[in-house]
Amino acid sequence: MGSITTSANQQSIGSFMPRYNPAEIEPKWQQYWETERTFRTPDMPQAEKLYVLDMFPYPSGSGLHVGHPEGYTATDIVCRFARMRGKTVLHPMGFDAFGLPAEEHAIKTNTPPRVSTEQNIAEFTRQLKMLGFSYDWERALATTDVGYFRWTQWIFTVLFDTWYDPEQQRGRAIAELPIPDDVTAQGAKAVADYRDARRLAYQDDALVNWCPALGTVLANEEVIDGKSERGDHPVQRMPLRQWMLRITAYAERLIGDLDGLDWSPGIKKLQCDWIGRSTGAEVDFFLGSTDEYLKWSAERVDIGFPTDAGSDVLRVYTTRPDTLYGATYMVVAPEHPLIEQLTVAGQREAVEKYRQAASFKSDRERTEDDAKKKTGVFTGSSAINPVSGKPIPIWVADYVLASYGTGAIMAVPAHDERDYEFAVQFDLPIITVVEPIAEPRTQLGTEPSGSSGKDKSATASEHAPGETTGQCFSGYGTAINSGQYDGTPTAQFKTLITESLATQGLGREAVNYKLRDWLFSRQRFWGEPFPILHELDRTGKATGAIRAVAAEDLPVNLPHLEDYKPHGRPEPPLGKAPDEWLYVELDGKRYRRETNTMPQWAGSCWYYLRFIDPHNDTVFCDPIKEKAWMPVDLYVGGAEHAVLHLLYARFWHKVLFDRGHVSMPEPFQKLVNQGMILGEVEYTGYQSAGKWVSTSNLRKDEDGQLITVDTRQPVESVVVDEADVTKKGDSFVLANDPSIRVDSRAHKMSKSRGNVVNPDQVVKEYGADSLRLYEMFMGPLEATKPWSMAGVNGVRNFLDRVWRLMVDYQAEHFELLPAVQDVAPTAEQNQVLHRTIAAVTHDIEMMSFNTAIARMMEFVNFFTKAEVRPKSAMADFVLLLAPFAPHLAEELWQLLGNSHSLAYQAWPVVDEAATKSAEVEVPIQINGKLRGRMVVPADCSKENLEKLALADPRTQELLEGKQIVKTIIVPGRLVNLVVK
RNA sequence: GCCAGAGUGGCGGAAUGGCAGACGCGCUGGACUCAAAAUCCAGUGUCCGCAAGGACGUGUGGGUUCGAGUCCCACCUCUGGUACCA
Repeated sequence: MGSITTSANQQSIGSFMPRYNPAEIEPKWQQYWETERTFRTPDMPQAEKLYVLDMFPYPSGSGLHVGHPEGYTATDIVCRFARMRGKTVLHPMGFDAFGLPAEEHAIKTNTPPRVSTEQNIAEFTRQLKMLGFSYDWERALATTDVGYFRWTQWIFTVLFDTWYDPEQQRGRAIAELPIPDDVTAQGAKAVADYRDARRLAYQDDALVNWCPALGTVLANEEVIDGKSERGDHPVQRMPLRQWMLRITAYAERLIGDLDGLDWSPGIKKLQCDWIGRSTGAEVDFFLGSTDEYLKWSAERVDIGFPTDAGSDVLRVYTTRPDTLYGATYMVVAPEHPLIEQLTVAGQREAVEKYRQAASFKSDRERTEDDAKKKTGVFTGSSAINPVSGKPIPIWVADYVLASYGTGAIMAVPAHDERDYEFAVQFDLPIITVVEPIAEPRTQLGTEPSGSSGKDKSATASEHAPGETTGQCFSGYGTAINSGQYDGTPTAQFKTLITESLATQGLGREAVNYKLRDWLFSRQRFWGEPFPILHELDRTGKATGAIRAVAAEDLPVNLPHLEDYKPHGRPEPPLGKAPDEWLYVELDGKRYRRETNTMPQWAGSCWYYLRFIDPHNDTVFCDPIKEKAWMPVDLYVGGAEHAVLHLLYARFWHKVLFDRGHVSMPEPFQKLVNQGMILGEVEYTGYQSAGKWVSTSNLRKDEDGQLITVDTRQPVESVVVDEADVTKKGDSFVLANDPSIRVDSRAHKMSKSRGNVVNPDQVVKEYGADSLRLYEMFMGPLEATKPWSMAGVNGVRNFLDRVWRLMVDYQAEHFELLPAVQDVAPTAEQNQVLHRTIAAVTHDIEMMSFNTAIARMMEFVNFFTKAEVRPKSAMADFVLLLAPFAPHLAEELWQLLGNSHSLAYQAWPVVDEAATKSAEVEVPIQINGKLRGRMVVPADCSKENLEKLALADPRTQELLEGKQIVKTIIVPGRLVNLVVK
């Protein structure tokens, strides 16, 4: 670190005036940290470890957004703070660089994806470094690095090599899978197929979401409203052979293990709901005549409930077996396997037509037309209701999903909203079998206490989670029209009938999940190739046998392709790879490589492990280092990844755990979701035919268009300048016409709206420390908040004041103000200092950065007034500021006479005694209203407080003629006199 | 529809059940200046009042409490998520 030199651009004419100039000091310190390797993390923790992780960004072509530095600044503060408290901190950064946008961009600009990806990474890196984050850049990685995706591929081979043992509730090596004797007897091919069907990574002819515009299939999670999450293109359903990951095997553990995690209840619930566990029963409905039914049911008593439903029954899943007596018809999904058998000759044409229509309907179309309007066709056949012994008709309808439960339902129109609508539509019988419990909704006002009211409502909601709508009641109640069960409460009935069905061999308890297996293959170029080989016979046809590429032969690199554009057909672009890549000979056999690639999620499933040991080329992560650094102690990122990324990563981690590659079952101990940053607040007025229309005179028409209420004319929105509006009551109105209300709202930043704030611009104008500080000062980290340039200016102003607190800005040289002296602080100064230390320390621990900054502002306001500013207090303050505004802090630290970075300087210690004051001001309340204040010794006793309060002249005046009924005294806090 | 979160000055926001509005922005006044900018100092919830002081005030209505922005019940509005999962 050289001596501080005068900058030419600081003051070109006249005497040198050392102003706060972030454009000069920020690059200087970034350079220093880099050359001194200040933030390099040792291989193993040297002290208590702290692993703080940011969700790594996707390096898009548009560069960093102001939303990125929000979470990154928060974690940077936590890390810098932790280092100063002696912890060994692991704080890495990387890039999630595979995926569709890069490929789309590459196609559009005709650059290879690797080239544009590298450019984007370079740009992101520059921007991140410009903000002064204390990452250990030597650990930086990108999911597209060959040395990285080699291990992504390796983990895939682990998934391929694993089956889930439901008894032990864990994944085990495929070699340990017990093979039934009859399978063994059928030979090696049968055994291989048996294994392949049970692997965690398996191929399946799945009904997939095919997106022609993107030229790939998408996971259910990537389809929103029947359109692709990326690009908003329509998606079709079609059957295709795809790679799937058996995440459903881990559903139970993915729910259960949430318990021990320090995540917000909201996020936990989101994951829980996504997994969607429900309990109920599977019930078999006999397909045949009433006569045969007696014989069949007698047999069932002996043989019990079979694992696989035969073709003589229609198996359904229901969460309400108690409503079995009300099941008046059945519905199968259009894709149900028994449909051919169920359809009678006369209905064949109609059913076939309906099935065709349903299969060609995209999800978009299924949801677009009135979702409430049910469609369906009668199959002509019926099944026997096992409790009544009576036949009920079987219908086909697309409101039943093939992929959930058994793909068939028993319909109870009296107690299920959807069944009810369908029954009304097609005039099917409705039998009520549950009677709502008449809620004793007594007058709430007469409740004896709040707590008993709470108990009552909890019980009520537990027993009646549904609502009565028209004729349909989906809540819990008491059974009626249910034979011997009449009068039984729903919950009890469920248990009883499930047991009864089980003993009769007609049903069994069952658990279902909304979560589906993870569709893992994509028909695109820019992703990790699958490390899988398909065996070919002599004629070059696939035999169906597959094997994984051996670990020592990894990575499978991407081949060079002249043309990797999607062509709208489901054959992956890698199919056009040169033969040298595509075909492999091993052990005298010929193989063709798998040509699908992995989805973007793959790389982000384990990057946190690679950061621990990023350059290891013998193992994905050294187990000793893994054990030392894991779990991630703090993981910060946007809530948009609350479900997908976090669920996928947890799943992979559990597989690695089961197979002994990592030491703990969960990767992310504490999770914090940063809120979204919106654009500046905008005022929007509306005009119709050039005349202003008040927002109170607006409504939406059927098409969602804004029209006026009175004339029904469409309106156009007009941006109104802040100076032209004024507040009136609860809303804003035009200043020159208060009858016209306008909208006041901040919108999501978007290119089309033109309200995107560019971090480069902010840094150029105000400096990185100001940007960091502002993003933390805006409000709570987790809240959604609007941007305000005036606010940035405000924190910049604060940093200027910090500068002038210590720097002699009128001097000829860069030097301390004469006011900064080597003297002991006064008692008052010491109190302010230590209160500030205590508050800032506490607030950082709570991640309440906005209040921490407020406390530092108070410190500066106080010491700005001081004629003499003790150097020791200034030094402590600089250390407090360092995690927030590290560049400025380093500069001042140096000015205070230190020759080394403050990055590892010990955090100031609070002197508790100094924070206390001898006297406190205590309010006097009369009947809970503030009536006066008095200054008393801090340790003033209750008795003395009362005496002093009563002696107060103003109190006496107010108490005249009144009688004191009660006195509440909280020492050091308040006195409250209750009088009559 | 359902689920989650949030409603506090002109604005962003603070407040272990104990003095609502910390801190910042904005605004007003003052000092400095020939003047301006910058800076520093003071004030700034609303209403009544010359003032002292008083009344009202945390989306709405109720409740618990000596005391409620905070706890309970009901409702309204906004934001985000989700969508036939039987």
